[in-house]
Amino acid sequence: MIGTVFDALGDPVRRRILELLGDGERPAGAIAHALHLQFGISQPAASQHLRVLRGAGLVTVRAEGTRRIYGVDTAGLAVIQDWLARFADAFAQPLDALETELARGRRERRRTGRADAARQPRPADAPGVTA
Amino acid sequence: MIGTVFDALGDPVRRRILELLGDGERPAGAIAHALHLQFGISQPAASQHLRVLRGAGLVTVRAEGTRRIYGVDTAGLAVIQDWLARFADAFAQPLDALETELARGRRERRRTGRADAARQPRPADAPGVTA
DNA sequence: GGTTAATATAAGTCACAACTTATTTAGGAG
DNA sequence: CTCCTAAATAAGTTGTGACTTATATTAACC
Repeated sequence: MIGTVFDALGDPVRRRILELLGDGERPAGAIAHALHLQFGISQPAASQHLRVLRGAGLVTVRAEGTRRIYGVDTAGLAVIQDWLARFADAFAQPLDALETELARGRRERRRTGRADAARQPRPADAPGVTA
Repeated sequence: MIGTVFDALGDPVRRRILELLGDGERPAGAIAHALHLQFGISQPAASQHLRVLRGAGLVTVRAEGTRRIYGVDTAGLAVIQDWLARFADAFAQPLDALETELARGRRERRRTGRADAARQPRPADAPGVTA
């Protein structure tokens, strides 16, 4: 799960999509158009990126007629925040405890559902590991 | 810069390295050994991962005799924190303003140096974009 | 000096992910 | 029903990044 999220954010196009959605919901077409202008990629490419973001729980979709309206899903973002919290003390800051507490509260509040996701191509993978 | 950071964290092995370093500094050899056990990869592979993490400002290195002691560099982590702050209001949480403020303070306090970094393989790339 | 140990770099291989074009699915309008 | 538009899926190509083995660097020790 955490792997899926970071994997999704590893791509600049997908980060750009999230930034666009950060300004408000948008139909897939508008996203595809913006990406075509900025990266020169096609509609299917945009659609595939959106699929990855969906699988990572980083965007929400809502059908509206033939349009698919996308928005930011904080569930995925919270996963990152939680992961960063591991290093809270490395930040060596007085208020870190509070920051960690924020992440904890968020974790409880998080949505549930969602299927989809991930293959894990790499060979071995001992227990108790992030991935 | 942000691209380099997310790119680095996109790999489970590199995330695992950071988690290891989160428990305290370690020489490259110890890291390579742990990765060999958990992922079955070689010493050069580990070294290459460390190079990527260095380029992203996610780890610090210090020579000690023939050993290279690695540690977490909060500079890289702060980049993520800052990026997440874009979506602070999406979290729709009362304390978000505070959380954002934490990121801001951290930004000021950040170390300077470091060269290295990134190619940008994708074709077009309009101005004002994350990557 | 030579030898061993710790790490980094070089060079080459291969799987995969990010694209492409073509097609399918599905909803609204005439 | 047919036609158009919006979006997703299918199938195929290709660049690149994560590996490999082999070698170079650098420091310590004898």
